[in-house]
Amino acid sequence: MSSGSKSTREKILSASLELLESGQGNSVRMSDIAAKVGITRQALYLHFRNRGDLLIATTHYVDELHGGDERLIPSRTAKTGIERLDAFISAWAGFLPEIYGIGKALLALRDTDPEAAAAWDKRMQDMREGCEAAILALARDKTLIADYSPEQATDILWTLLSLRNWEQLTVECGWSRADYADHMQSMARRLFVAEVH
Amino acid sequence: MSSGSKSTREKILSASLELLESGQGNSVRMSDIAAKVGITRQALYLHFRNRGDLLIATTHYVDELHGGDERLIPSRTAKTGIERLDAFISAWAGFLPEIYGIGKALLALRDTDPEAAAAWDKRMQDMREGCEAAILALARDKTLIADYSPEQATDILWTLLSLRNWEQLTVECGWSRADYADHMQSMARRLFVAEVH
DNA sequence: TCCTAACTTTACACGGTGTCAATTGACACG
DNA sequence: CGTGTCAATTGACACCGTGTAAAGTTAGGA
Repeated sequence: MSSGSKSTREKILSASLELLESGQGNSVRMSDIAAKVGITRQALYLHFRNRGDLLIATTHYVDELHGGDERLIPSRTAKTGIERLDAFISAWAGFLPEIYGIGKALLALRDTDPEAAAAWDKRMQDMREGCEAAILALARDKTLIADYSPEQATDILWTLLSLRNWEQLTVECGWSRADYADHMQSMARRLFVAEVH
Repeated sequence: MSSGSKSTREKILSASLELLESGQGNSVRMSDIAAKVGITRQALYLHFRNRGDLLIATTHYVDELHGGDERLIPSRTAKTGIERLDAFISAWAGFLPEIYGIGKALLALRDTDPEAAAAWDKRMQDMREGCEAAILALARDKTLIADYSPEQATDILWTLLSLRNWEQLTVECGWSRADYADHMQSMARRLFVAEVH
């Protein structure tokens, strides 16, 4: 969609990203973005159908910039399930801060904009697959704890690693990113790995 | 604030609660509430200064109705830290569904309405004290795991029990309320109790 | 020179919140 | 009986943010 003029389109996306990343999340207005680019608000609509559309495009732009979510695909260096779990959490912990602002904005649109909701859900579903893969790797190794079914364990891991939880722990509780990564790893091991070492 | 006419004021609060509880959260409009009560939208402003005010009053109304958050005060029947942790989680699991709708609405107002944000934060701070009390009870018993400081453990428990997590597990993952309560208890034990039995 | 595409300016519709002024209806008090 | 008061109504309006529309400008290319 929205043909041509890569330059302006990209300027818009990067302005949008920059504003979103500065943490304001949902309170970033179309006019803010336009002002930042140096064009009129109306001109935004020459490139994107509506605000949700722009927000979604911004997420794709992030992927493009940072290599995207293929970073979450399990590395083949992970031999054991435990290594795979650790690697996944570590990758996710690196990825989260990059999508935080956009995530918040998309999440806030959830109730009113089905397209935005779908876009975010898609991302979260992809992420869930990573969780599931790690849990299944544990199960394959027979190191998955007996308390939960693989599906339940996936539910838990997926929830544990949610954007909201990251936000709460880093913003409200003041955890550093390293704290987050380390503790999530240790929590996940404790929750899911049978032989607690 | 907002003197007099208990009757109408209460009608408003109960209509507000009812709409909020039906899960729409933030998309409940002033006009919806007014329509439900059978008065004009403007009349709402005779009783409440603004939407945030009404939402906050609704949370107090819930407390009044259901006995409120004193249910979260640790029962004195809990001898051990572990019992206390279990009891707290169980009480919280019963309380959560009652404040879900309002919580969502208040959470959505967070960015724009500082008063609403403060009201919700206050509640969450109260709840955090319950988390802390349970963790400190474990520490007193020397059954708190060594991996985390009491404060970190409180951060984790507090985050684990967040409204958003409850929402995700019940709404998105389809857990029953009993599933939620049981699994949260078992997760908390696994995360925080030193002697894993 | 003319066409096209990007962008501008100005204006407006819509939905939601919040304010205001004038009015109605009920009830109480002297 | 008249008067005051209080809740609620009606109708209008301001503000904000999103989105649409129409007409005009500017620059580049065939």
